Amino acid sequence: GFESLSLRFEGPPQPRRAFVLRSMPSPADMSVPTPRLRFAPSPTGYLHVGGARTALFNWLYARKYGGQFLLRIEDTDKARSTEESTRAIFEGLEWLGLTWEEDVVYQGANLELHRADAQRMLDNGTAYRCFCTQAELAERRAEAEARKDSFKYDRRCDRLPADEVARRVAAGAPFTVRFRVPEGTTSWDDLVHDEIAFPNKDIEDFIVLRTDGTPIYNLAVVSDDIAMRITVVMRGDDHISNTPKQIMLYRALGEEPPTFAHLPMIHGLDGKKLSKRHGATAVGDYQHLGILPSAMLNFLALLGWSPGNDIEVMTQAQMIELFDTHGLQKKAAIFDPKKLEWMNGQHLSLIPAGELVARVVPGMEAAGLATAAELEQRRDWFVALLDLLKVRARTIDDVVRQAQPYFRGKITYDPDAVAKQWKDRVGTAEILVQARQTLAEVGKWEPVAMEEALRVLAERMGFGEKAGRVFQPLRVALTGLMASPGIFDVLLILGRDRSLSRIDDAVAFLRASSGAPAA
RNA sequence: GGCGGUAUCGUCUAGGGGACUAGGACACAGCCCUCUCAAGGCUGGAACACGGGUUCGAAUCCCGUUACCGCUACCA
Repeated sequence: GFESLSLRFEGPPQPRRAFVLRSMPSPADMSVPTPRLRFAPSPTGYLHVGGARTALFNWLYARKYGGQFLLRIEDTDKARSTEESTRAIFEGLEWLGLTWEEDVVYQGANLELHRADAQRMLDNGTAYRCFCTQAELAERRAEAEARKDSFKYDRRCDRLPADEVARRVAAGAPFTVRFRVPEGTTSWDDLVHDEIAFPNKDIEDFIVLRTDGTPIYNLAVVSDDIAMRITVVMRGDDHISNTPKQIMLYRALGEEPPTFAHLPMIHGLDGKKLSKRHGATAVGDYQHLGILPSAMLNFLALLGWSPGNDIEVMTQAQMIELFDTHGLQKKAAIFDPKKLEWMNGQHLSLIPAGELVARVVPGMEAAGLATAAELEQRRDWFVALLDLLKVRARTIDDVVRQAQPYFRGKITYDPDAVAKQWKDRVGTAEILVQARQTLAEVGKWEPVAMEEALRVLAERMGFGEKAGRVFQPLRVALTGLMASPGIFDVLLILGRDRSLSRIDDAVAFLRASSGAPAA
């Protein structure tokens, strides 16, 4: 249970407890409060894939253990925060289906709370006022550096007599609030890293409140997490060195620190931290590239987590079922777009064509192939088409691209296809004329009958078993392309009239160009 | 520099002292299926960073080295 995840801070040595690391509370254990987690991005850009994955793991944990997943926008850096990126974060999370509970918390709105917490620490003696200016500090830092010493605040303001402090405050001297780091070691049992310990002597008395009365990140986070009653903090492992400071703050405020889980980073193909240089890094980019949210989630989940067996393709429900912090990885993962594409192909072929319609329609409209209303009118036909295409596509964009020949009245012939399959113009025209006649005579426009008739034709034309000699030129006539779904499916989806007229068009084309030298 | 973190195929990973001549997946190559393209099936190459311990036995535990990453702000 959680009681084994004790934190050692300062004070008398405690007996070492049974070491049950990375263990989850069982849902049946009622002594364990329901977990509350949050995703706390700062709105200074789009929703990054790394952020999305952090959100996903928080969400997965909450769903798995019956807890709450909350959202907090850390907008205290007014200069860099924008409403636009706040919106991008909402949109990204919504697209992924990572829904949060309760109202969004805006950190900037909690200024009074942060100040009150700083005041509490001043009152209970865990923090003190510091009158050193930034310029003085910078100078001392530079001196230390010149001496090749590492700089640490020397606590001079902590030694100021009380009446001197009072005098300066009364005189209106600006001051920051510094936390007084106690002796000892600060450690915690991280859900992914097991125990991590920091000697307090390596941590300087850090500032928690600026001269303008605004909080420093570490205070704001702790104040807000306390107020939101967060019990599990899952975040990127770039926050590991902030954690001891935050734990000290919890203690100074008389609160029990939450459980921490530090997730590894995501890197680009070159092993460096993922950035714009690596191409698409915003989840919105992938949305527009035709990636399915379920595939994105699945792929992200596998970067830094494994269900512990060979399962890879999972639905959201399966991920929740299988999720366990034991499977969390310590090592940074490299983002491989190739595998994402593969994953998307898997999800594409798994998803029922009917459910795909809504995701494909915008692309169809954008490509000018059909309007949503037209597709709705021929919904059954469109679903049948999607069934043919989805297994061949890796992205939604692929689906749209491949849908093209089934929408345009006239098709254009791919030069490569013409060169390869229509090399002999006269002979091909003859094959197509025969095929047209055969198809026109088929009683019912359905695959089995058409296949039988065309194979008989191939036989009769002397192609023996090589019915492809008929099918391939026919495919070009029907789609203009060298590759397509099965030829009988194409015939069916195109319908009798359009199929026959496309063959006519092809014959006309072949006859018109047969005199000219091959292109 | 100080402190902290990490280290299994090119990439994502399985691995919790013997089941490891290290398993799966992506990518790559070949074959099968086949009207083309996919999908699918089969096959192949490909890894325990290095050095010391502990142990009858180490990918697995400990220490060190190296490499990489993070933090080291009145940024978040």
